Amino acid sequence: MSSLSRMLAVLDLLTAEAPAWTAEAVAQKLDCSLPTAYRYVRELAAAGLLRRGSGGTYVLGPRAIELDYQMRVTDPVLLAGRGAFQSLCESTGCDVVLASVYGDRVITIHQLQGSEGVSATYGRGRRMPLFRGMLSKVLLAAMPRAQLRRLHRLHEAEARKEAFAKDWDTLLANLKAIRSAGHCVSYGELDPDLVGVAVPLVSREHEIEAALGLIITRKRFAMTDLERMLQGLNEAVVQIIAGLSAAESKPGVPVKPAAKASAATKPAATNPTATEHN
Amino acid sequence: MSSLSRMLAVLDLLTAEAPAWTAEAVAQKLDCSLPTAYRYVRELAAAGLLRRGSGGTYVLGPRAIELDYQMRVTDPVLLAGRGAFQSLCESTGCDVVLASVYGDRVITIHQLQGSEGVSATYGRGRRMPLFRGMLSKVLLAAMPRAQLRRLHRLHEAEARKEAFAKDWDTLLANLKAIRSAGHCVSYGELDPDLVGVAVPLVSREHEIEAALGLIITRKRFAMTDLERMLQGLNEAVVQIIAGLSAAESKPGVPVKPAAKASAATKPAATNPTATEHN
DNA sequence: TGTTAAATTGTCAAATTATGATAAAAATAG
DNA sequence: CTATTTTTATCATAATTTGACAATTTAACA
Repeated sequence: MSSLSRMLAVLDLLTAEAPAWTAEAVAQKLDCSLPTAYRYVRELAAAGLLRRGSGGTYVLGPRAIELDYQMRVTDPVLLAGRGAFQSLCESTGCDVVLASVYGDRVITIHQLQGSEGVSATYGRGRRMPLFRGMLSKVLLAAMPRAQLRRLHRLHEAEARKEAFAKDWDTLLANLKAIRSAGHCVSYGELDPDLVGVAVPLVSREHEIEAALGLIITRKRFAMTDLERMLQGLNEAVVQIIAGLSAAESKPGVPVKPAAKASAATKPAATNPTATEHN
Repeated sequence: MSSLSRMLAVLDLLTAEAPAWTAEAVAQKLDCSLPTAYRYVRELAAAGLLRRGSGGTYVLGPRAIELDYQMRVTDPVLLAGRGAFQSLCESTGCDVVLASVYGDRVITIHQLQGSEGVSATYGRGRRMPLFRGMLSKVLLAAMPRAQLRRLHRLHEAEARKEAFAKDWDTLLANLKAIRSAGHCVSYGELDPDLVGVAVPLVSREHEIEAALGLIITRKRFAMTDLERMLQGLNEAVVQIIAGLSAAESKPGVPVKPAAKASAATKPAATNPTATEHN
């Protein structure tokens, strides 16, 4: 394990239950010396990812908020989806949610409040259960077999608690069903009174980008046409994928061009914009 | 410069203008080999701070949103201030803003929309000019001399553009005035049509936590009593500081206790909570 | 689908540099 | 002002990062 991942592991220590850590506690948890723990938190604090809290503790720093802003302003999927989310929200009245996966976590990336004040528990930024809820299930269903296997092994205890993922074969069968259906409906899996429908958001290159879902109260769901919702979701997906490909080829989007190292002058100094505030 | 800070420097490359970077571009910018650049982005991607974009680029990853959530849910200042912000917002009708500083950046940490749809340009998560706007000025005014000096030297070009920080002595004098006044009023410095008032949020230990401000349209400001606004701000500050000290001594807030390494058993395994979703 | 180019990871020796023990220095509390 | 805690510095050792190169995987395109 490299020093890089060890340092980043400090960020994993910060949870809702334990948001403030002393250097000593970090040292114990990471099994390193106290000076090293201080080095790590110092680096992270310099980057704004940590800040000193009270009583010799370190808590999450303002960089988190800045990065979130950068995400909102630049993320290709969010940008490509903005219009589609909006119209989906208005035409259905549902909450619109977008989730994505990294490592072994499923995170709600975006949430749009529908006309009814549906209050889903797992809002923006929250980590979701791996084997419960439409979004996780849809994401798992679109995952390569090997990666899925790893996830299942890593979270076997959690999986066993869900009928959906009772064992490996059950999980596979269930996911296969979702894959062939092209969507997943969840009846009160996360919030007893809510129903959700989700579809995968796979780009042209068969790469999974995220899962897109609609959330609605049980009551309203009873009077709603599921096919209508699915149609809306699928149209949104098409629109988003189109927007993504369009953005790729658009010249305005600066895919930092790694200036060809051919010219005589040193190609190091790109982007010398003195002082910009984003 | 350590490998840790070099890796974290990758995050600094991501801007609104250049949100997507190839490994090659990173290597050039950081002046390291291509394999090393790949190692860095791989580590950051594993932590969810980056994700692969299209065309061999890397963009900001979903961890940014997750960290933002963690911040919203756990940050002591935000928690202690929630009530005060709300009542301040309701009683004045103004936008309420909170900014904090890390390194050489001033970031809007929180923003509450007032009754009038005031739309300040520098919303939540945005980096603000260092020498312009009430929030930056108040923060600078509360800063130790040495740190201020460093900032000024580092951003001399930017400073020179502002009458406020024309030169070192002018800056000092202006900041001294703010310090003795205890607040700063800004007339259309960031948005021509808006007026703002800000006060420092310094904790009991004379430690600057943030700057708290109210934003209002010029029109409404003309009919408003500045003293009234200041009074509201100061009351809020008192309330927040009180909340902060209360939270410190509250047993519910787990200052991760670094279990005394005295017992016979290896004290490494703290917090073995199997699988929690925050 | 086959072929080519690009992107990404593996290998490995050299050497930079991260690490821990100890000590010194700040910061904080009493 | 003293005592305690938190944090940084020092420095020798050893581990790990690093870059050149090669191999491999992945994407692009016909």
